[in-house]
Amino acid sequence: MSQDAIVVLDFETTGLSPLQGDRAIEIGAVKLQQGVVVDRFQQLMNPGFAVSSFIADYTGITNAMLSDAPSCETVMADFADFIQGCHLVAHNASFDQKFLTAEFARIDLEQSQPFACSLLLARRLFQAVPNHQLGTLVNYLGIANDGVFHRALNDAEVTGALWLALSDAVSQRWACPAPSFELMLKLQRQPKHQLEKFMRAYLG
DNA sequence: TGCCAGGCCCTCTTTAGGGCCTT
Repeated sequence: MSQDAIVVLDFETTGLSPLQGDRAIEIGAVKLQQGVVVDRFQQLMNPGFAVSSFIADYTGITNAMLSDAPSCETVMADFADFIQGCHLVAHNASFDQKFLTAEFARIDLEQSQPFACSLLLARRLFQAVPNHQLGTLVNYLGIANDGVFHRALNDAEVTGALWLALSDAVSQRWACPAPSFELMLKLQRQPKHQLEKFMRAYLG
């Protein structure tokens, strides 16, 4: 896979913190190549314990659905192959990155790819939106969806579309070609009030 | 016993507090 491929991913999990014992229960991802979805990955995985009623309600993923799912270790090994050589994107990437790092560590793998965050970019580029939850941004931007949120592949699909909208927003606002992944990484780290200054310097 | 995430970002800030976002 060429180095400019981007995997947009989303985890469903048993809770908020792998350090508190939470595990992944589903991974969904789309692979983008030059702005087009060229591959997809979706898999439930059995965390080895029952999920809470809150998580079952929140995600729609029940213990019955997980009972015959493969283990996290098996799924994450396959997912490591899927993302090899790709840049990574997620909405609130710090959340997905900590679960990816934790699940990989259990099978002696390291997560080393650059990881961009559509939440941080949206806060900088779409400041008029009431909030920057994924669902709000999807509705605000008119991104096609089937109304199902909190399932991994669905969220990854719309986050992929959000990523392309963010890229288009940069191109239109600064009348420049489609930004590289590296430029998006730099933009997400700029203080809001320095975006214009940063881009003027970047574009020369 | 009681506690229980953590990074980002704003502001009535920086010797801090609290909202936002993810499950």
